[in-house]
Amino acid sequence: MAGSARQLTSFFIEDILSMKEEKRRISNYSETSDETTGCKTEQIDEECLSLEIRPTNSPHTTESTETSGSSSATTDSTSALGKHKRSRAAFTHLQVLELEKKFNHQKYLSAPERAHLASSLRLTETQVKIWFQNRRYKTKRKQLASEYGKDCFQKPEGLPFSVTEEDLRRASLLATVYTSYPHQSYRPYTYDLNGFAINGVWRPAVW
DNA sequence: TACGTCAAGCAGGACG
DNA sequence: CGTCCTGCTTGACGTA
Repeated sequence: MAGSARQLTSFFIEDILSMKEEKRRISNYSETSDETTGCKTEQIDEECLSLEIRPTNSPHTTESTETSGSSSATTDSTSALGKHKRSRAAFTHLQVLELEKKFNHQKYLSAPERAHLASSLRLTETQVKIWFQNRRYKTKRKQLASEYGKDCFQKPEGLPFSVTEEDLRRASLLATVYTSYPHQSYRPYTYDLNGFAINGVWRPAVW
């Protein structure tokens, strides 16, 4: 496991360094946004502009109409009267496509970039910000899982049963999830690991 | 109907 | 102090 810890550590270091680098780039970002990144925020065509958030059935579908005053989105869905039903905006195919394109190019957006992208896609800045946050987290989880899996589950020897690539991937992902909840009662999808334990990496008996 | 996905909520920390 | 970040967690929704 020491090797795995080392790998994870170096992975994190790389990750952190690249993120810091990008953050530094953004903090140096002048008001003349697009040139500094070397990436011109492509003009999303009119077809794209006609996108709307597919409305969910809720009465207060997340403000695609909200004036993009950021950080007000949270107050939107929780009124002063307390909780009411939370809605979940579903972005359209093209909106996601454009967001993904942008994300592939850069993992962090500066404020002007975000504003531009938001208005291009007719989303709020908050929605774009949250989308990028979630996307980064998702990416990190996947990378972490695959790194962890590569290391911990490579050619496990002496297993009394055959383990497929998919099993390993799934188990490694779950292992990372479990290690995130060492003291908590939240244990998602425990059924998924029934009878699967390798070299003490995962210990179902704990639960 | 159980499960997976994903936008949004929340807590806590870093930073200017 | 405000803003943005990470790292979950929640809740709505699609689907097998």
